[in-house]
Amino acid sequence: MSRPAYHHGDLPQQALQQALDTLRAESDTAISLRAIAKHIGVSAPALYRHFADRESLLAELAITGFMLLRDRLRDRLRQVDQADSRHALLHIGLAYISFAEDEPNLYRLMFGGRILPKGAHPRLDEAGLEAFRVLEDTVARGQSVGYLKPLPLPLMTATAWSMVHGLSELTIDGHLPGADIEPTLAESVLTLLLDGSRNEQQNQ
Amino acid sequence: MSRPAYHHGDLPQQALQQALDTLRAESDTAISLRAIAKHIGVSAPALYRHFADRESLLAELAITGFMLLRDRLRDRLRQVDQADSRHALLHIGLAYISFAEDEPNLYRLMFGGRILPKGAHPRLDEAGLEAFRVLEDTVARGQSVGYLKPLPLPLMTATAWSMVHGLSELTIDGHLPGADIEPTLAESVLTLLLDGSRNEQQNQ
DNA sequence: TAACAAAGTTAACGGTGATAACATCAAAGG
DNA sequence: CCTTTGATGTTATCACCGTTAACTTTGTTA
Repeated sequence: MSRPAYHHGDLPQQALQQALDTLRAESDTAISLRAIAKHIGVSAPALYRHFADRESLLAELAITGFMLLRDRLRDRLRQVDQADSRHALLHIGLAYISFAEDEPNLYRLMFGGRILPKGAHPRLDEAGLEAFRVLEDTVARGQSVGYLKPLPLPLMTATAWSMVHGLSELTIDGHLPGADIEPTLAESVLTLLLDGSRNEQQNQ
Repeated sequence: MSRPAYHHGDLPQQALQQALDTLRAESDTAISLRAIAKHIGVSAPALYRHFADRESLLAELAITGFMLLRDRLRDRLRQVDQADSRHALLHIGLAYISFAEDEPNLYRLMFGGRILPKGAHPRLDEAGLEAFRVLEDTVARGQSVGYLKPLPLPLMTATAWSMVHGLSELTIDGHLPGADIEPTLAESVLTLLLDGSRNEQQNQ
């Protein structure tokens, strides 16, 4: 009753879901259009009706990744006392890193340079920006409250982002031995950065 | 005179060089054993006498990448006043980032999680450690001189590495717009981190 | 000089992304 | 109501890929 031979109806969605599953279980290089097609019971060229090529499918996957990340950050902020900038910044950083830890392959797809040059997939760029803005807003709030140094916002945000991104990638690639640091490496590193970014004239 | 049909003699070296060339010109996914073999005038299976598989060749490439990075960091330290910890730390960071900018594809191969799990290629792990130690030593010196906070060395090093790694990757992937920041984004970000890591009890 | 190990060869397998040419179906218009 | 048409599938095929098996050539060593 729900399986018309042609006009499958749900092909793009199912294809993306299947791609996401194999991305999680294996890696992005393990994603094959033929395997996806076979798995959802369709011929391989059918996918080309919905995705220009393999990379476009990966880009679509990365887009959902950025939306998940954005939601993860927003959710965490909602659970946290917004008035306490230090707390908010620490927790958005921890939420960011936990996303990367939960979805290492997806995270690498989003950032690892696997998808061709910035600008090739406008919707992807927009999705990335949306996630970025959550971080930027939190930094801006920290500045307006007087907790963070009044340096240029792009500089402060780039610093914060570089830190959480670097920590995330080194962690998921296993380059950082030290889970033996108290309380957690991520928390300690973020604390160190936060203390250095504090505005000492006007303390919170 | 120098081309015996068999026993080419220099095959592994030339193969790696050719792979490095295409890595620089294209990307790691563009590296094909068949293309390499054809380019150096040999049959494809000949490569398997010298590399277990494609990934082993990529691992070899990453090893040379880590050696280049290590040398780049050491060279920069040699040009800098070692007594001035702040200067040394700033410059090792800048050297690190400039390496990533000069060799974006090689850098991504070294870190992007393209080579399977940590531990699969012992010589690669060792090469990575050697580069890491240059950074670690510089941080340790900064602490022993009293310039950096006396926090656990692994924590301080992880912080520094996360920062330069994050900044490098976001830069080469074009995620950071701001080359419009003075003097350079990298220098500003590193300065911010360094100021936060300074030991305020005992100033230099 | 015979034997052996190292380093190359060709042939072939299964898998990949992609395109062209053809088939089917759903929906819209006369 | 039937036809037309465009979207969405299909099969056949191409050129490439990594990898293995079986064989050949070469340099070295006994």
